[in-house]
Amino acid sequence: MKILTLALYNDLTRKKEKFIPIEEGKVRFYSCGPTVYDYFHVGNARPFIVFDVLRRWLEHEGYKVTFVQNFTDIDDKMIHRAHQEHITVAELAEKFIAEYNKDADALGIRRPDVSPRATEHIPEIINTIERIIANGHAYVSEGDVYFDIQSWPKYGSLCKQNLEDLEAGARVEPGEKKKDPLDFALWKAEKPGEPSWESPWGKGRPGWHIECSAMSSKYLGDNIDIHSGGVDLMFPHHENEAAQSEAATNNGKPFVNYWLHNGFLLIDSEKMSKSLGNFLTARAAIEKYPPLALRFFMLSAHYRSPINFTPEGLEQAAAGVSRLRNCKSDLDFAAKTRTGDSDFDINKFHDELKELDKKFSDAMNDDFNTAAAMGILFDVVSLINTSLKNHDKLPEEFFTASKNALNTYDEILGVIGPDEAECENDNESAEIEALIQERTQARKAKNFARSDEIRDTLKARGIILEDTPQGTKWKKEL
RNA sequence: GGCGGUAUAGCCAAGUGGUAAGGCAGAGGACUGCAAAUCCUUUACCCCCAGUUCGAAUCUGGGUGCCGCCUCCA
Repeated sequence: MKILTLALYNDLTRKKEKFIPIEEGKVRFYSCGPTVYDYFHVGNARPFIVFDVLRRWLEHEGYKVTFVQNFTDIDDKMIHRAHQEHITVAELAEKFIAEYNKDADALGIRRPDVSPRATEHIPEIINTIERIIANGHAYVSEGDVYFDIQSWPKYGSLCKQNLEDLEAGARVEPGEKKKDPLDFALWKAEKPGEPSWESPWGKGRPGWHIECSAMSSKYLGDNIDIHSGGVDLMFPHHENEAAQSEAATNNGKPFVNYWLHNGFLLIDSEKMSKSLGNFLTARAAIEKYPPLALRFFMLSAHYRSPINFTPEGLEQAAAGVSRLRNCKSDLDFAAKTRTGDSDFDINKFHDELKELDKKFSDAMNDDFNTAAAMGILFDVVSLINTSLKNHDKLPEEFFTASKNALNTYDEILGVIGPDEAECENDNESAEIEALIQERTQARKAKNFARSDEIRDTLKARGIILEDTPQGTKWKKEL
């Protein structure tokens, strides 16, 4: 099937739809970020990685993307944790925002264009709530402000539940403060010992959902193209967000045109979550597995499918990354030693690359099918490897085109990474090269004991030697 | 109970009506001093039962298994 333009599965319509941005050539993209009360876990890492790749793909396709991802730095969990740690909520937030950035950077997740924090947008939040009240969709109750879901006929349209079913499932105590058990807090009255801000309804703090409405509107406008997050955010978070945002503008326009939700990351075939206690922090995962393998793993299944986090899965991913990296390093080595006149059919090669590139684009444009796209990447690798195998000398154009192709795909997927052997200016490289020289001499002298010793010594340091007809090349273990 | 997802080789996984991408692992071969990498060859009754169709992994109906949401949660 040929898809010329991007199609995305929209959870609002539950259909794959052609992507048409609000403003030609631009994408307004809001992604739900972490609540910064702890390290994030590998389940959280999935949307961060996956939607980062979507962002990169959109940019690759020529869109000017404004990518906003919030930090939730005030809510019940923040308050509890700060109490436990005997620090302020602000200190807790500061710490885990820094930790988030550390882990996200390690995972190759690009920083958002804007990373707004809830506590830095209290005026915007209050303003949004005021507009919702003014439009008749929220009410004040003893210092709290609640969204009045009965006043909002569309409520339930994202999660496709009718109100009766939702209410049947709602275990929330109706309480005297709420008119309807499904009504949710926009503003919570101050409780002793909790951070609070002045508001028209007295001191208090924002509810969970309202920050996204307020900040999204501030940085992206009232109507945005893409809003993403995990499936569990569909209800109630995104349902509530949509209701709030649309009730605030009350202009009949949708808050979000395309709702995207990633499937869960499972561990032992069960949902990974902090409440179940079966989670692995991204920090721990990074210490255990190469970040490239973690990315590869996340992208090896379609983003909407559940994915099962297992040691075998990660080992397989790491092996896949190695194959990609080997291709790159073989290419770099051959470029230095085997460039020259050749009967290689460069035109045919260009055509084949072009055809694969088309397939890659089709896969990415077909609801962002990274699993299929990675399959194509491996086809590219096979094409390069075969060419390398079948020709002693290859034209410079071959190397340029091959490297460009790999680099382009790596800029989008981020699963290959840099080639350490290419960084020749440091002392380590010089030392390795010297040992390789010594080993080459030993091999010439048929002193295989010494040559194997050198190879083993380096292997123990994570340096892999490979002998080729053009000499010995080295690479770092993943 | 309501809503939704999913079932493809030993493992992971794509596939959106024309008789199954890709990766990992395994086997055999080439190459190598030995390795490693790479290349070549090799591995699928697409959960079950009906149905629609000239033709279905793909559509319909019915089963069965697994998962998720409906409550803080990516």
